[in-house]
Amino acid sequence: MSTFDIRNMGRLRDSVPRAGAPKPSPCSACTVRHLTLCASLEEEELAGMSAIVSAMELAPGDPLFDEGEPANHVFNVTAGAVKVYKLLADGRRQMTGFLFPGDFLGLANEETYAYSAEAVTHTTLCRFPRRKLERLLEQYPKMERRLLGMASHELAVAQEQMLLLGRKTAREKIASFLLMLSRRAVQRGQNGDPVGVPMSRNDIADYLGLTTETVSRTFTQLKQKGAINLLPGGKVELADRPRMEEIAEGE
Amino acid sequence: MSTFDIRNMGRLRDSVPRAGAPKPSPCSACTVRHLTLCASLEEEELAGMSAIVSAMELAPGDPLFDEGEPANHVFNVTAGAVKVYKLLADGRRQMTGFLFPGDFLGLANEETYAYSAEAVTHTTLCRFPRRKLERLLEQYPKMERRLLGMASHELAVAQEQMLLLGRKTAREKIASFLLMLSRRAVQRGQNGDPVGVPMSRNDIADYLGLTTETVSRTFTQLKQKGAINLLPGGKVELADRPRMEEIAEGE
DNA sequence: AAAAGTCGTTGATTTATGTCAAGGAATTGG
DNA sequence: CCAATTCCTTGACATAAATCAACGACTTTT
Repeated sequence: MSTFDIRNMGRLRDSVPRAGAPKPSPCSACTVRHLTLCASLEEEELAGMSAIVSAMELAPGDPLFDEGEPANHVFNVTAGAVKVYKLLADGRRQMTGFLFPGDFLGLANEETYAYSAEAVTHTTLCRFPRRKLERLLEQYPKMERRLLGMASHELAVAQEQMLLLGRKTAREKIASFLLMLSRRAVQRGQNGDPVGVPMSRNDIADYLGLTTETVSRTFTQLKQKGAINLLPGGKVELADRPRMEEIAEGE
Repeated sequence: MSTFDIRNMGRLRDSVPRAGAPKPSPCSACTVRHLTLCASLEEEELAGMSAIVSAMELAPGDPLFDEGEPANHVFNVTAGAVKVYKLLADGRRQMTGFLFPGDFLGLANEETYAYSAEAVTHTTLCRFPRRKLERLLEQYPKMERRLLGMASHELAVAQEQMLLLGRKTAREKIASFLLMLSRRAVQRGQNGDPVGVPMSRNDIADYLGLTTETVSRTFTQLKQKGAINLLPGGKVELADRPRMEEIAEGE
């Protein structure tokens, strides 16, 4: 699953519990660069990024940051998967996104993070000190433009998710979710049909505004109808993709 | 309610059905400038904006644009209220936001709008051709930075809304909604306590992922508990604001 | 001014999804 | 390798909110 060169981060995982210690990393060799903020960069700008970046590594369940913490860093996922979520006082949780290689997180307008983030699987990230990145953005407007484009895209994705949360049925939600995972896997150059579903039923439930039980039942139901197949290793085959697309759009 | 100088747009409403014809407008006199993208501008940049902007006016229910249309313009609300929404094939609708004076809409990463927009009340807007605005952004990085800040803020708001849609009860949703309207009214310098609620029950329902009936019943219930009062003219008094805050956070 | 719509409210009933409970499968830890 | 968790699934039951229906208050049209 990992496409990231980890030669430079051998022993990082030792420093527990809150994330591994950063270490300098050569961006020019980055295998997910084309997917992300760094895609727009010339050699010179890339050198600027290299100078401020550090690599980190997280084990499943490791927190990256919590809502309300000072937003001192932004991150780029290079391998694995990260979940971001918000909590209510009584513990109800809403996942606001799952992040995969090439995805960016930590962008904050305020001084603190608006959500919490934690690793789903074993994950590697690039970490940028926010202040330093901002200084870089001032030097290279092209990076700022790229960032604005990414934020606009995130906004469109968020609106799609509101439509899902507010108006779709459980079945439509699950179908939409699996198709989304599949499309994003393809975008990263991974296999889109038996699609990897690395997160737990409970995580999925909290992403879709459902309960674990309903997620589980709905998977079973889609399987019985021949729309999907549950494969070992947390993979799902989209046995009848056209049907899934219809279900997802509520037709 | 309107704080916008409409001297220059007298007869615009004549040109129906899709929005009024644009006309040049002097930004320096804009009364909502401090709230919006234009807040960061020097005289020179403001002149650039003035050169490409045109004013428009919409009657209640007038469409501004539809999802999928070429995204040729971006807009700034100067008076009134606009609703933005997405639809499913069978007509189910999810409101993704209500926009008030100072709010910006139409920002799109793709070539087409990701949602539809239409006037809630009688509304005035500033309209910018997207291409020309982009050229201006290249000249004035400060504007781009401001726009990125606004997009980041929108993203945080969207995540809050996902929490609401996925995890809050009807009562919590209504309480959150009224408090949000109240806070935003204060931000614009309007009265935050008897708060104006210009949209219909049905619009509110589609914003909160509920039905009209549930919205209506929940208003009644909050009134009976003494948390709010329904005043004539679509105003709501937050009779027990601390209680409302508690309800909104699920305590 | 009557007719025809909208809009908001309330009541009766249904239903999709949540809650509670239990057992099996898979994974982790000693 | 076995014990202990955690995760997933399924069943029985409960419930918040949806649906269906009716009506009065306004608005708009004719």
